[in-house]
Amino acid sequence: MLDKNHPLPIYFQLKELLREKIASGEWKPGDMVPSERELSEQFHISRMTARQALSELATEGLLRREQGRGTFVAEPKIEHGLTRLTGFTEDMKARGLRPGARVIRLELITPPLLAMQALQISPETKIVLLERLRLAEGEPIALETSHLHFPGVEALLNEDFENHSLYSILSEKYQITPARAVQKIGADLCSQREQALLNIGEGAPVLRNKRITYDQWGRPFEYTESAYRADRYVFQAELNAS
Amino acid sequence: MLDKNHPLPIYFQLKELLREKIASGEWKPGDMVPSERELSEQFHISRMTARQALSELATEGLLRREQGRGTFVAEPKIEHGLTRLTGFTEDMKARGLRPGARVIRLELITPPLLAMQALQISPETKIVLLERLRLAEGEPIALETSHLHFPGVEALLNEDFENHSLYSILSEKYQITPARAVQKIGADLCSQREQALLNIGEGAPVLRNKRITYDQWGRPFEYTESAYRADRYVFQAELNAS
DNA sequence: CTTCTATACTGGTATAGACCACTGAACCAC
DNA sequence: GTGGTTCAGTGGTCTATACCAGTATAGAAG
Repeated sequence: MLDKNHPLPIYFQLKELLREKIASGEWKPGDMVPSERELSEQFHISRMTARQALSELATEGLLRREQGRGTFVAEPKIEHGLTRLTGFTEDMKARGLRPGARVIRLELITPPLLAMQALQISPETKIVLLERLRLAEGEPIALETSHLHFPGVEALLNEDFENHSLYSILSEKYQITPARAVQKIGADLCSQREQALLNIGEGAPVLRNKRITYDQWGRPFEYTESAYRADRYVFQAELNAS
Repeated sequence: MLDKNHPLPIYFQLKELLREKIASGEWKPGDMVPSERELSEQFHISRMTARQALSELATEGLLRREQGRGTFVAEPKIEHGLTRLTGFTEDMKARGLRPGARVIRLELITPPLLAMQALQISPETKIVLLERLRLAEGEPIALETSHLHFPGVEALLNEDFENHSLYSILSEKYQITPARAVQKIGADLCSQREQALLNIGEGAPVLRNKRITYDQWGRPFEYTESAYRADRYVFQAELNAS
């Protein structure tokens, strides 16, 4: 099972092994995992080495340790999803709604000022503009205007954004993983254009969201302005004291 | 410095000691802290014990470890403040504005349905209702309606909420620390009452926030509905992938 | 001067052993 | 049955030691 001559440390190999047992469902939440002494005998390693693996997994939230009782597989956290970074598609699915999209604009443009600042680029840099009407159960919910910039961004012009989500295309084809986003959320009255596209009344309120999204290396690759129908959408957030 | 007979573990005492050095500013971000071997000699403890203290502080983000170089005080994170739990007062101060409050209602009531569910109480339970007009630089920004419930909540009726923030009173006098909050943020048109109090035009948009706040033991103690002037306030949030 | 090398640091990993505090069950006395 | 004790097993703490891997520097070699 564990290779003492492997370049990776033993405790790390053990962590991966335990992680796999949990991910595969072989060990379910609430199950007791082998004790430190059992693991150290079974794998012929020191108790402290086994302990390091268990402790780190406990810190990561996968295990729960109880003095005098044992170490158990932790219950999966419910909390998240409120402060987790997702796109419209995943957001709607989490709400139990069928997401959809109608592409309105998809073209190479020179960036407007706000997008330029958000994406930290010069005025000459060409970016991709993607405007989509977002649907839930076939009904218009939001108007999303995305400004995208990264090496080779032009290739996006040939993608199908009506049947695939932006984030899934970016991660699968372009190896860009959204890692962090900062949003500003405000209220406003809808514009005439929004009124027509979202099929709402004149002077109806909308929730406006301006989001800058950063990739796994901390580089901003997306600046999106959205207008959500106020009667169909609320933004959920979780705050912590720490 | 460290007491080996103290009920608290040595590594824990050492952690607190190091934490204090950092909090007091004696050690500044980027400074190198004593090496594991130095600490073990200085305090006559095992290197592994010193190591545990340093490792845990590194996990918490206070220290940064570099193999071959040493252990350093970490740069304070900028990120937070966006997803950190604060009340109106602290929020405004963070935006560089002078906060204020005008109490409109402060009374003991039977809870409305939404407050009942949020606070997980029965219809007979009396709660304190606190309605405040919130100001920034003397100008109305938001109308906050707070429903409060905890043992001895009636005492709040005698507090001065115009010169002290709710959260500061709760933590200083009632030992209630806001630890976590869940919010739903939506857009809407202002009501007639809000229009008058906030001094905005008829049909002006407002940002509505419904917040449930939990104390350090995970018990909900506050349910607040707020209406913010859309022209003066945007909500900021940070999202992470993990 | 540059380049290599030895050396003395740093944190990272791993061992073996010891004692503590807590839990739960088995057992015994009443 | 009730209440206490004993005991084995668990994680928590701590020691002492060893070697590995990465970093910086001083000094030797070119």
